[in-house]
Amino acid sequence: MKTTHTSNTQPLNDRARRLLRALVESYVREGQPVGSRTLARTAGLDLSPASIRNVMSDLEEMGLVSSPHTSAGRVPTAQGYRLFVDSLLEIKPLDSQEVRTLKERLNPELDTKSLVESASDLLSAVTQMAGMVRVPRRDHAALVQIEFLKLSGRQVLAILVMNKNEVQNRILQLDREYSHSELQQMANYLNEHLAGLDLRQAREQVLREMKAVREHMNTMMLAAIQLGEQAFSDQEQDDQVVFTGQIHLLDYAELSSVEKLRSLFEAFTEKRDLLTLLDTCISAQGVQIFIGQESGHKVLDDCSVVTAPYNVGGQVVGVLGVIGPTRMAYERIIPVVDITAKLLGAALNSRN
Amino acid sequence: MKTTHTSNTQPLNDRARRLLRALVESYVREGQPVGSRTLARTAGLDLSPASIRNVMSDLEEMGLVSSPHTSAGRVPTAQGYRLFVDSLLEIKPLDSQEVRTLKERLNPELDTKSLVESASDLLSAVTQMAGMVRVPRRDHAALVQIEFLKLSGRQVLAILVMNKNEVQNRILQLDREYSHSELQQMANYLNEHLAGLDLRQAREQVLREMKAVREHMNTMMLAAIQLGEQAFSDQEQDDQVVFTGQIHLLDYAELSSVEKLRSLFEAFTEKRDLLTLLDTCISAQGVQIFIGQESGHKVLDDCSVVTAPYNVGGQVVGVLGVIGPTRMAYERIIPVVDITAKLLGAALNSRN
DNA sequence: CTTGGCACTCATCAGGGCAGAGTGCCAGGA
DNA sequence: TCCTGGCACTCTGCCCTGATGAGTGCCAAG
Repeated sequence: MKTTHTSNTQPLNDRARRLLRALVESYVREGQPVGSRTLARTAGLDLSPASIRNVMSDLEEMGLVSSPHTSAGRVPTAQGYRLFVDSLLEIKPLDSQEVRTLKERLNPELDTKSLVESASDLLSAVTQMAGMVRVPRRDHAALVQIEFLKLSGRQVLAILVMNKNEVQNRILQLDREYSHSELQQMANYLNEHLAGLDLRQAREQVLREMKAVREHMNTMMLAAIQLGEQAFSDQEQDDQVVFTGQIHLLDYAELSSVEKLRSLFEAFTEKRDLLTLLDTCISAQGVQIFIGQESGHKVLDDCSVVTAPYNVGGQVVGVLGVIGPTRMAYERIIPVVDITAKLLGAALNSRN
Repeated sequence: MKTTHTSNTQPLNDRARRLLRALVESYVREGQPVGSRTLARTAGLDLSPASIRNVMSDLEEMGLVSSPHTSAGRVPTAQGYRLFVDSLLEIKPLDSQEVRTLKERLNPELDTKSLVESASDLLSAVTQMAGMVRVPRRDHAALVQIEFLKLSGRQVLAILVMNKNEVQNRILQLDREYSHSELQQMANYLNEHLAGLDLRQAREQVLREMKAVREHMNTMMLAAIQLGEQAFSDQEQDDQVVFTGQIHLLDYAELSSVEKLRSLFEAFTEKRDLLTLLDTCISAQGVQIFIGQESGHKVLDDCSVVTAPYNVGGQVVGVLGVIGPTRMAYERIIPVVDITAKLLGAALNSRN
């Protein structure tokens, strides 16, 4: 067995690669351990089952496949899937018809929240798995206008208009009372100085002005700056993820032990684990794939996660992806996630 | 509560009632068909199993209990549950400690959306079932202030300040361009005339003014009214329900056939069926209970739904409740739903 | 009206037998 | 040296069986 074997150190020979690929594909399709006979028929290699058994035995030794019990077929291990997606997988580009459908369903007219929800719905509908989208960081959005509305006494409502699809309201508690006209003047001042900047820049600009020219400013300007600082303060909503389509996970037999489903659904409501996972992807380029335990979260042991970041204005502002059983049709899922990320980015971009 | 079926002809005699009650209680607790022997031990009636069998046979004939198969114990039917909740059930009031905990977790400081979500979370956490809240109709909220912000060309952002915890933004497409000062004037006019009214009233008031005094109005007033009409237009968000805690449903064996769970979860994402159910409750007083098929929705055949409407300013504005298996601890669930509805109403009230 | 006794039904479980799928190993052939 | 057919072996899944136990319905006696 071993002597012949271009052992662990060697990259797999062509035959082994083709067989592994056929095996993964068949298992993904059928969901059942695949035996040497089936492989002999489907792999298109014109080999007898016996020879295939030998190769299988090698693959098993390398930890790429395993048999659930003595006399069942073989099943890919996480490592096997890894090798498969890394070097055996041929990704089929989506046909233009599909792309068009996706595009239509991501209507840039919608406000950001609805857009993000559509994206998640889309992912879960197309892939029949659970979709998720990390909502875009807001910092990037350019400030179009800021207004203040006096509510009562020291309470002021700040209205930040980011663009025609997004408006934020923030309620400020002030240290003294301001008159309507004072508020109006301060808004004018801020609009003049900050329009076009994004929130982060605006915050920085405000701080800079405060430091640099404090002495030269009149009290009105100073007050305006202070008010602006409050309005732009970083009320991060860090838990912002949208999940949809968890139902689909009920369909996969390998996840159907009630225990597993429970913890998976708990993960969706808790969000924390998945958030950290998503956040590790946010800096990466392109599609990322976590297979089984690779994600480092126990809950996802039997799942794979496929993610892709999306950009607005050339900057990564969020991630989206799907969660499903390790046994998923990667060659189809990967381009879907990829394209959806690009389309979401484009839709968000088109409105600035 | 729903129509009482004083079933067949005779009202049940005391013994039968006590036995039915014991049976339901035992079945709710244990989740297994209960036999004559167990009843003899637990019902505290000092009867032999044989006598109890006779009574059971009567109850079965009346359609209040049934046996899953020839030789299993008896299980309450939907009709049996109905009779149980209508006339046998003793509701335990929550102890004040529990009420206090509930109260603390419904913090009136929160904005409406968070408050509603807390309520749903609370329901699902306390009952270990799925919670749901129909978000309050907004109409009732008194308008504190309205402002217009010009976005671009004919686009105007209308800001409706309802109270310190709720602000609504609506983007209006106008038929001609208005200058900043025009918008300002119109806002002033509307604020003067409409402050303190709720949205529905404001809408009516606007329409009335338009009709009645059209000829007397100057163009500015007319424009203001038209603008107001757009701003108050009834963009009902009819799909506004919050569901939480669906995971809990995974725990109930009677729902655990994947098929049932699927359709149940689908109902949660689809929302439509549940919405119509909730809407039928919105006009009713007090706690309502739907057992099994009574709801008229196939999905809920094995579920019971317990709901209660909640009030703001003396008017019913929404409903909340829980969904769980028919076999639920009604004597506990009912007061929880009841109290939560009252607390949510109070929390919403406290801010006007 | 109540009760104990008895026969009956049904679900559940463990065990045995059998077919099918698949493997490992081996020896013979190219 | 590699490929292949053959063979024994192992495991699963299925069906049938019989035993057990829980619970019922009915009846006749108290």
